[in-house]
Amino acid sequence: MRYSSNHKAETRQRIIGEAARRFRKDGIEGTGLVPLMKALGLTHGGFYAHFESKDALVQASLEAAAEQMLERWLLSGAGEPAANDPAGAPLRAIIDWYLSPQHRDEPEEGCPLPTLAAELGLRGQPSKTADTMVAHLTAHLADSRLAADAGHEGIVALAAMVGALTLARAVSDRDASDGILAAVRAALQPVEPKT
Amino acid sequence: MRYSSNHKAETRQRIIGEAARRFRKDGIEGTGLVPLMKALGLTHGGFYAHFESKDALVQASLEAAAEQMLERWLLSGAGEPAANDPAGAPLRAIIDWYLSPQHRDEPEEGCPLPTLAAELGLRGQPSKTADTMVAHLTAHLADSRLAADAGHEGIVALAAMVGALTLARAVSDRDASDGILAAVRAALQPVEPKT
DNA sequence: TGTACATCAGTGAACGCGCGTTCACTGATGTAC
DNA sequence: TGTACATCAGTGAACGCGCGTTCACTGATGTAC
Repeated sequence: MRYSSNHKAETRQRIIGEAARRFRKDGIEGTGLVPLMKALGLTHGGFYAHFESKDALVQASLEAAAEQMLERWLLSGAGEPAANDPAGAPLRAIIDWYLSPQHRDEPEEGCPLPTLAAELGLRGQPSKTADTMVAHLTAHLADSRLAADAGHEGIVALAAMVGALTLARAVSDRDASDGILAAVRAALQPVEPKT
Repeated sequence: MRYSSNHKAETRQRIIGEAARRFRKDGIEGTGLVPLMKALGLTHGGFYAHFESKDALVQASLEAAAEQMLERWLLSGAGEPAANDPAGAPLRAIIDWYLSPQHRDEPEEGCPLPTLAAELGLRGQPSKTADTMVAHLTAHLADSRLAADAGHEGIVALAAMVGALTLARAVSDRDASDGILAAVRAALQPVEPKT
């Protein structure tokens, strides 16, 4: 069976897309190649026509998820591409989305840092992609309250957001989980909403 | 071979201790029972004389690590039990230790939250122990700068610390990693060091 | 225009491996007589 | 005091399973003649 010229590239993208979702939801170790390929209507044997190894897929998926994340932030509205709001609004929208119960409950659609940073860290394979994500997201949070208070760019705000989402997902008490998100959301709001 | 009356209890504690180290260092999935028991000079078959399942060990180890962590915080000095410092000092010591390069580089000795919270979260088995840890540590951070600014107990500070450690471990650039720790350390220092 | 061939994305069986768990067993020691 | 037995922490072989990876293969299609 031979396919159109861009068929292989399309399949590769489908694999990356599904993997990016599953890695965020189930972790890297928790995601098997057999079920992954099966979910796409393919057999696992064909995987190695697209990637040299699982690690290569991890790298590609992480980059894809990171890029998707950055686009979401750049388009401000963090979901709804609300174009040119007044200055403070996009940042507020980003923070509200990041620390929303929806983001907590749908890791497969969200930021890869809370799920994957810990796993990459303990695998002893820190990633350049993590460096890039942290640098970019940090820059976007420069005007948040924590960042302004600390006088240290947005890294404090990013750390608080990543930590809050991680803790909110680990805690068993639903109210406590909501409370973590709400507290950090309140602490982060943009400084000087430009009236 | 029969042993002294408390021999079994001692062995159980040795298993929990080694597991608590390994789970923090390699993750739950990354820690096998065979190498774990072998490291203690035992065979894996004997494991089930002590625990019903691996999950039971996870639970016991997490509780042990949490308790160890709380003791460390209660004894203030976060390592050196420096007894009765002036008010602000213990909190400063705790924060400095938590966000130190040493803590980043020795996860097996440190706080279980950064390593295990993400894994528990994505395994879909949030833990009561996580609830307890978060509640206790949060209370201790009530006087940090972030907590005071936010007016929301110490949860913002705890989230920032957990996130900072997670990110510092995931990032490949050493300077960037040190920078994350330093920035959050600076942002967290105790408010009003009581002169 | 019609036929023979090369291409190559995807197939599916097989590999060795480490995992968590089970279980019949061993053998040094405390206890009963 | 001396012997027989019960205890039970720990042994080690075995189980089924899913993992990542390999590889000989298929077969629809584009290309060459």
